[in-house]
Amino acid sequence: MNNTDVSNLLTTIADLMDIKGENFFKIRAYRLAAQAIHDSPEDISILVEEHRLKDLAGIGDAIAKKITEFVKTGRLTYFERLSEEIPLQILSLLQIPGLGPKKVATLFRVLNIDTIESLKQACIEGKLRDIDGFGEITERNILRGIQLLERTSGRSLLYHAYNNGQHYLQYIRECSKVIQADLAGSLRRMKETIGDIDIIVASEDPDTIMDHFINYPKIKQILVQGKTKTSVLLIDSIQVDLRVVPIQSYGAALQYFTGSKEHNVTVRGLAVRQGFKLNEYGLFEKNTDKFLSGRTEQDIYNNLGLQFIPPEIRENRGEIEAAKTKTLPRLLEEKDVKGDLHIHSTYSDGSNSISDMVEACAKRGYEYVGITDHSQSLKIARGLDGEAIQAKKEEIKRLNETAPLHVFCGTECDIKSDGTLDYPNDVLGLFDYVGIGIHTGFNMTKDEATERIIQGMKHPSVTFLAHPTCRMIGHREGFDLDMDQIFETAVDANTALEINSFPDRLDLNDIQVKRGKELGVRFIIGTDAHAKEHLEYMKFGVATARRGWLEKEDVINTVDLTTIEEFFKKGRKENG
DNA sequence: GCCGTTTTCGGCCCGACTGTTTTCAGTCG
Repeated sequence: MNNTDVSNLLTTIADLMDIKGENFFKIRAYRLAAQAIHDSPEDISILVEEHRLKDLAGIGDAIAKKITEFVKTGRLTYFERLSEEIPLQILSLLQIPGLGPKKVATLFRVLNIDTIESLKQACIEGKLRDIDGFGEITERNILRGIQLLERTSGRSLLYHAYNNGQHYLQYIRECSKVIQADLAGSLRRMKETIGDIDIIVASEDPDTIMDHFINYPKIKQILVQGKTKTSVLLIDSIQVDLRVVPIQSYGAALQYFTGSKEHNVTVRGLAVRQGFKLNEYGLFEKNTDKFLSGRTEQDIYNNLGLQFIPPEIRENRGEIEAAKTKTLPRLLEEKDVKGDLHIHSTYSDGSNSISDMVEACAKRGYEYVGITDHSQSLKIARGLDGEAIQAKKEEIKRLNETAPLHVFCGTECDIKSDGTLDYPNDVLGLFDYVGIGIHTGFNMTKDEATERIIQGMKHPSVTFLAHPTCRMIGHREGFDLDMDQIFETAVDANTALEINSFPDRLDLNDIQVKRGKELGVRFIIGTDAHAKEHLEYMKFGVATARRGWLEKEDVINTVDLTTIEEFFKKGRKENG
């Protein structure tokens, strides 16, 4: 029983109450309590034991009593009664974009629908359109939402798979019979979504490895168990495949199982044309089957006359040709990043104060940080008005007298539907730099949305465009934009484009980044952190940049403090 | 359900957007 278990239970209760139609504020109380438990650095069982639950903001008598019962007995009577009224499986319907608790409740009441499958069938049969409050368009939108979900389901966000993979890998490396172990597959390539986690182990004792592997505590089910390959399903519903190979084949296996498939097909074709054969056991002479290499990936690539190709760009998008001519890019690394320029604080919708965020950034070794809270019209995120901006500026000024790194006062200013910005020019002038982004009004045609964004980018005060397409992986497609026009504007107007590192954004994506670079665009990588823990997401932004072939020089927040200060000033002068 | 108080009850971020309605409900962020 840990904090996550309790937090998840409270969230589930809130979801059930939502469908039941309980009081909005009561439901919110459960969500806030779930968040408080999730964010608490202290172990829930200790808080229960020492009767200190109510020390957490958002937990009062009623919820404290329920948590205590759950932690002590492993059960919660209140929850059991609730789940008798509202079947738990119904919660899966809430994942469908455009479907909220009210409609889910109606669907259950009127048509007894409690699974995505039965809802899909009902949509196809046109049964929804006659329900009060529903219509043909709603029916079509729900079906479209289900299809979007189906396309991304079975795949996890990179962030989710990464954490699971790293933990599992660490556990495997604890086994003394492991000579070497690494992640492979799309996770090693840092793709934005991951089908399953692949782990490769070099060992002379596969039996011991397999025994160790299946004793990992987070396994829900063992799917396949063999001598060299075993697959399990984790509690988090991610599949993990383990392959054990002898050390002389380790590099070959790693190369083979890292993929991508398209990359491997081309590399193997190249091998064949040179009189070789490449498989997961090694590189061989085609006629004699003589073993040439396989211990490391480096050996294999070099034997084929190629530079070592970093996993992130093994997508058959020109990397093999570049490796042949020794013109691979020197990819950006996380340590090149000198500061995070997209961060929220409690001034808007962040959960940590500016000084907390700054302290956390200092620990990461940054030279500077920019606090970019939302602008005035985004009420839900407590966007800042003029008065709040002044207060924030003063706080940052004070902070800069003692802080171990430089703090910039920025904004993430909304681009309104007509392409104008959410602050007048004199207010924009108050900031050290200006990021712009869209948070409302997503229903636009390609031309309208492109024009709206371009208008924003051309504004002389603007430094960068945040999460350009506004996609949310698995939830929203994002704007269909004329990307080349956006890229050209970025170059002409000297506006950087963001690679947003938030796990379900990764926006721009790898392909767009690569195209942008080809057209001369410069980028910033921001985390969009709304809490200290989110600063970690930088590695996913960097991974996306690497997948887009970016080098240090392509990314603005790799330069030192003096240079970035000049960049902010120059941008304003040149433009305005 | 939590919180704070001028303490036991009233307030709790709300505007944009969509589709359904013909004046509003539901969803999203």
